[in-house]
Amino acid sequence: MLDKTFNPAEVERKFYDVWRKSGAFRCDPDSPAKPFTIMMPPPNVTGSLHMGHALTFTLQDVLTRHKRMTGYDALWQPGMDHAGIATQSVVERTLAQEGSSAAGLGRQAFLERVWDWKEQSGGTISRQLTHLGASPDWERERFTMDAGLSKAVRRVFVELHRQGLMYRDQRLVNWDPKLHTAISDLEVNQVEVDGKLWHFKYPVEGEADTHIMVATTRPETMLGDTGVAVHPEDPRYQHLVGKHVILPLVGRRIPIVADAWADPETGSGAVKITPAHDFNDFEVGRRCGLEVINVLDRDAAINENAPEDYQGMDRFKARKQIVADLEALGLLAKVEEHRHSVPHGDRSDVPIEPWLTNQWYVDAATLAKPAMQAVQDGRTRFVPSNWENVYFEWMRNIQPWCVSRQIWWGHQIPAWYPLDAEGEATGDPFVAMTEDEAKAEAERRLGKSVRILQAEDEVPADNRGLDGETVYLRRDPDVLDTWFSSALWPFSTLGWPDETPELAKYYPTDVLVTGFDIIFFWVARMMMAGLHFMGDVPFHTVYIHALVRDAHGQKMSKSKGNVIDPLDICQRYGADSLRFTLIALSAQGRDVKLSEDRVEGYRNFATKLWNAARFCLMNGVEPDPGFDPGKVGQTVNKWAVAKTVRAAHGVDEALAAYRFNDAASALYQFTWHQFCDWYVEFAKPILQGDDEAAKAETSATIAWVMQRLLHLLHPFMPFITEELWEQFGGGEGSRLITGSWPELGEGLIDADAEAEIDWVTRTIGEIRTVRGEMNVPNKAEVPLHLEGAGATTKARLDRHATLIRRLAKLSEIRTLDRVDTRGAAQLLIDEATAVLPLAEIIDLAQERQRLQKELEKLDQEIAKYDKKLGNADFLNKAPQAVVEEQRDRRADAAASREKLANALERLVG
RNA sequence: GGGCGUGUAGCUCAGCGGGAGAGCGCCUCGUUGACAUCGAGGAGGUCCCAGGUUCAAUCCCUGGCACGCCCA
Repeated sequence: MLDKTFNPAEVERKFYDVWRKSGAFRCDPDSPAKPFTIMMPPPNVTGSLHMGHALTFTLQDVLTRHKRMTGYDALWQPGMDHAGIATQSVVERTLAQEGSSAAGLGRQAFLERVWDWKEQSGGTISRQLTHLGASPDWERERFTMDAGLSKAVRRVFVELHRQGLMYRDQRLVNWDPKLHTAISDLEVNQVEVDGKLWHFKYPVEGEADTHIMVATTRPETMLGDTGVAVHPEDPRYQHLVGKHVILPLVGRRIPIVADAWADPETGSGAVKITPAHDFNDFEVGRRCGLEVINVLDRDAAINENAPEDYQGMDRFKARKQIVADLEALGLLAKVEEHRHSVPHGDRSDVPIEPWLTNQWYVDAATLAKPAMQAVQDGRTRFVPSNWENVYFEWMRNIQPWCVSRQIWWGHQIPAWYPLDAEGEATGDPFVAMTEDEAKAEAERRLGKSVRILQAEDEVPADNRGLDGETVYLRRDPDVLDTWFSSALWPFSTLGWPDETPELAKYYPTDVLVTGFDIIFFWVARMMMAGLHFMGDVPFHTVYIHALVRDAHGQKMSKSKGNVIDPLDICQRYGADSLRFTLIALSAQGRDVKLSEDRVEGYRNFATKLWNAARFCLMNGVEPDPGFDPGKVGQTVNKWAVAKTVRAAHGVDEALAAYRFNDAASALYQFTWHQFCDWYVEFAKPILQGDDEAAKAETSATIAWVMQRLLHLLHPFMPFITEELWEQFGGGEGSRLITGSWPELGEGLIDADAEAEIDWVTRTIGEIRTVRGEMNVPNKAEVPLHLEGAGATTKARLDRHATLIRRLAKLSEIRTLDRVDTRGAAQLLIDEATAVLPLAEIIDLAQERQRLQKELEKLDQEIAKYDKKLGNADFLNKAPQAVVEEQRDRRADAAASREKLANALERLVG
């Protein structure tokens, strides 16, 4: 026998092992079944599970389990991403505590340390995912740094390079002065800060006392100014264009140029130009032929290109010093408080600097074209569809993608540079899959003997650069952006570039489930890579789910202290409760506002289900192998079958449209408010009665309904359903996870039976309402007398008298020609007037008031219908069915009104 | 500045061209052989505002107000 409440912890442990060991999570490339594939967005190897993961993985698991039960060969491909910068930082922090450093260790030793760390501490999320009941094919788990995936990365790099889509370029990049690497635009956050706007006077050359005023939020960059720009049509400055200013503190003579970038409306209308340290200025500088002078080093301290006094000074210290020095020279015109946004590295959280470097770039604009086309053509579809705009917007404005990173952890760029006579990398690199191939290629092209130097190798004494007898090559020390390997995930995990059966069967995949914040980072890049290398989209649907927020809509963050930990919730309420909560709150286009109250509510739902099953077992309900839901005779059983079919269809439709909340609510509603509230109550008298045939049929029907229900609920609440399935005769051999999704035909719906039992529930409900409003004690059984009942009502009453008496707490039900209404509570059951003769119980005045209130309501309704039906336009233009409906309703209301008026009159006799 | 989205019960949110809904909270009553993690009943709404389209608008359109997010 079941305990009184469900104990999740034990069941969760038990079945996760059972499932995994039974191979239920496995896909089967050899099976003839149609594939259904979801690529799990690989979480960071450094991360731990948060509520956002819980949501996205729950939804993926629902889809996977559902399709698996529907007969598909389901592959949910799990894995992790190596998170270059994040992982390197983690290990560097450990090293720092040991008094060591990456540089001190050297590249090889450092990488060994990272791998050690990964083996011991990495991949937390994968382990935590099991607590949620996630059912990916763990045996196929992949890591972006695996040998196979690394091969795919090199192959893509080499191919893109060969095709001219991967190239080296010198541009400004977002430089992170803390992590010492370039980062992509997407890894930069604009942070609003309270800063200052400093206005400086730059003296014009050869014109004593003439100054031109410029403003900046970053005074230290003035050391690298190489021009001052004014708008070509700004009358104030026409005469100065072509002249020069003498840059204070530096003494450099820099031109005043005309460029539309200068906005006459802003400040003085003149703007200082620092091409080496500002993206806009870089463009101005290029247009106007200005010099590019880099004044910052990799730490964003002032370098040797600036006057000696400032060299080595940190950027913020230099800022203060320069302001002070200019003020001393009388060149500081004014200082304004200024709120503006400053780009920060999203990993380091320090202000980034635009910095001039050589990096590898992908020609994203070229790759974006087919990727946009595919969405335009509907070969890939976003759900909800409005996210397509976000995708298009970004794709249209796409910039060259800087893919090189100045760190060690990641896929080292497969490019080998010849060394010049000084031992520095020079000229065009040889790009190849392997060192040997690079060497062979270099020998072929240079016609000389070639030797590859490792990172640590000294430059040999006989190195003469390209002129020497032997040319030495050294590999590019940089690694690729982590997203570069993630972009290949939908095919690299399936074995590409090898032509594997998996690749043939599972690509293109079906659905990608992810958050909107990842559309640029990842979805767009997978689209580009998939189309370019596989010739097809990586998935036909992208389901974009919401962000999880706290109960008040605040983003969860550690600093706010409003984080809800999914594992903690699982422990306290069970994984099924958390899953069901997240699903029930996953309405399209709205964020998930999670609170513990909601989880508690759905925990109660699980308990309710548990107790319904408990009832079944206590009453000897057992599945009947020969049971045919189309052949039941009892009306309540027909009703239960019909409602089950409707629930199943509701879930099917909702899932097909990715309306997870609708699926959840269909199941919740059916389980609680139909199965538990009514069907179980209807079944009780039968099961406890002595009509053996009815008993057997009802028992079999309940079992059938319960079993369908467990199937339908399984993708949403896998643990409790699997446990109940076992308790309920599922048997050791067959697990729900591999069970068959209910496919129930419309033919099983008996509309007459449905209407009849719906009438019973409505009747009981109305009697209960009157009892409640009249304060009839719950226990008191009272008689019900009916007058004016038609044949149908009489027949229904007759057939279901036992049920109605039992559930409405009636001592008897009698149909009479004329009932005594004095001092009785009265209600309408369709055409009949029913009375509860409660003279000694009820308060006459209260009953009169109640009836009067009902009357008023009906009067209002009738007036509303009359207004409509009195409108000729409505009668002429509205569909006939609508007019009829209004007429019917008006007639019903009027009939009810008459009976109630009559009842009111007869109340006192 | 551009774009997307949201304003419906105390709270969190479904819904929708023709009868205002759920969960939680609140109030009343209840120890019946599944279940107090429960049962029965109830109160509670200018569907943000103003126009327009329509026979009919909470729903469609326009404008406004408020809020949220993304991009610059």
